[in-house]
Amino acid sequence: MSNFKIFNSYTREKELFKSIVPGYAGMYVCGPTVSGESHLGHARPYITFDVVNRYLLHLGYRVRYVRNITDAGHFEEEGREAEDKVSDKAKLERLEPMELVQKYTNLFHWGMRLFNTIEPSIEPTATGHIIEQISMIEKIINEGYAYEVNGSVYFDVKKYAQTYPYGKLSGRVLDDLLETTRELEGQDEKRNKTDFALWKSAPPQHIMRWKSPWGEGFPGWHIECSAMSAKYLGDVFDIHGGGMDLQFPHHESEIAQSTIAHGHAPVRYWMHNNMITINGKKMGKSYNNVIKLTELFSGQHPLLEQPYHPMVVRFYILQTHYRSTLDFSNEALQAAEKGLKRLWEAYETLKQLTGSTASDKTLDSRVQQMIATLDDCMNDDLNTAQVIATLFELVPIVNGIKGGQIAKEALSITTLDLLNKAFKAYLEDILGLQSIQETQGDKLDRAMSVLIDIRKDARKRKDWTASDEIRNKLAAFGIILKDEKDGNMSYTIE
RNA sequence: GGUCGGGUGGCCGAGUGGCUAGGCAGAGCUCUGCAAAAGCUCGUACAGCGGUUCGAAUCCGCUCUCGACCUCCA
Repeated sequence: MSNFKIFNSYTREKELFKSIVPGYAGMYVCGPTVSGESHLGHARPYITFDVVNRYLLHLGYRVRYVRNITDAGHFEEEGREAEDKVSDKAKLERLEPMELVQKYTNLFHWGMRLFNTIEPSIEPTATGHIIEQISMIEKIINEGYAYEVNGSVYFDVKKYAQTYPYGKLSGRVLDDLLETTRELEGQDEKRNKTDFALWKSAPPQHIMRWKSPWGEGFPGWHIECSAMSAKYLGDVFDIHGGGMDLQFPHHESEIAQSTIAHGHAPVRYWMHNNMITINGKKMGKSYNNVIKLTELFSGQHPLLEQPYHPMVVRFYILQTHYRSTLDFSNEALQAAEKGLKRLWEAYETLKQLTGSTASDKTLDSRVQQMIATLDDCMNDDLNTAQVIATLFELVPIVNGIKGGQIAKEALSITTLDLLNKAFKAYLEDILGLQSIQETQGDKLDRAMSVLIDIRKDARKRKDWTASDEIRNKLAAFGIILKDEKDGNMSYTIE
């Protein structure tokens, strides 16, 4: 039994995680709508829940991680849609929705791979589950909580709220919502403005359409998650994750639909990550301030001073608690880059160290204590920021032993072994980080050792001109030589 | 307007009723042929005003301020 505590958005409390089926954990995360390129904001939930997934695996759970691809709805591509909607165009010239879906799904996968996220166990698409969605809607109609108007089906929120705690997840009060003055399109069909669509009748020019008992149309935007999570994880499952902006109305609607269709609430633990902001504003299409992943990695964006490695972005995200907003800035990303490099180099150094007699008992036990707190950090609602801070505290100890400021035999073999395992487990397995150094080919290594040997000779002869020349010329194209205490040399590539 | 959540040192960011967060930047020192790296030391922060308390940045109230959601959104 683990001590993993999760902040449950539904109860607004940290709760001990206990899976429904011992040893197994089911997690559903709202995936991307593949009608456009993924951006930095999207990176946050998928990296956050990747860490949840990884931590559950680390704790020994067998995890079924389901993350959908939303590929149904209203699709258009910027600059293309105006003409593409004209239906008499030749097939090849016309917007083909599945073409867009394919393109952006591929791009999304590319980004996720670079972020070193573990693939979900199942990645269901909305279009692949139309039948499941229709039958769920039928159930809801049969229960008397949905009604059909002109080929569209709406969920009766007012009726639902009479019996069930509608608004509990997102902290809404139905009466307040009913009073909202905002006027929206298509409201006339609904009995109340809080009702939401389960199925939408497709206008003639709408390209994506399916047959249904209510005529041709397409599913409403909440039903896919309910239908697919139930299919692959069951009527009630452990964790449902997503961005805070989905809490209302998306997740609130999911709860309502599923509760009627299955007779009980669908989710045990709701988890919501906070937003990435840029100049204090949420990054999002409507704010016109998005930095796409392709731009982030290439540096091709007016707001970017340089390209950022995917691992730097991942590290930067994990340095903040997932429920806090995270403000983007070049400065912050650059700080993350330097920090990650330092941390990773210490990790590499650590692998070379050999333990001894624990000549410094105080230090030895302090290191063991610090290692022990790593689990506590993760167990406390996934405090990756504190995990990273703790690892950083261990860095001067590792470097100190290497640099001679701390006695070589200071740590015991046991402690050093624990330290190695902790770095491996946390850095690689749980936080999912990787080295950002280019993988150095064997041949480069050998060529470098030739240069290093020549330079060592030069230094022995006190031929500083030659030795500096080698170092400076290498530095000019980004290979940095470091002279170490013991006369050894190492190199890093910038 | 309604609901909710923030305001932490130059920047980014944890956390907490009394005990060092951490990173980046900066200053000084040690090491070094020089440099880089590394190590050590340093700034002593918690929006403002009241209140509770032996003690609050951490609890309560008010004020200012920023944001999120209420519409597609990660």
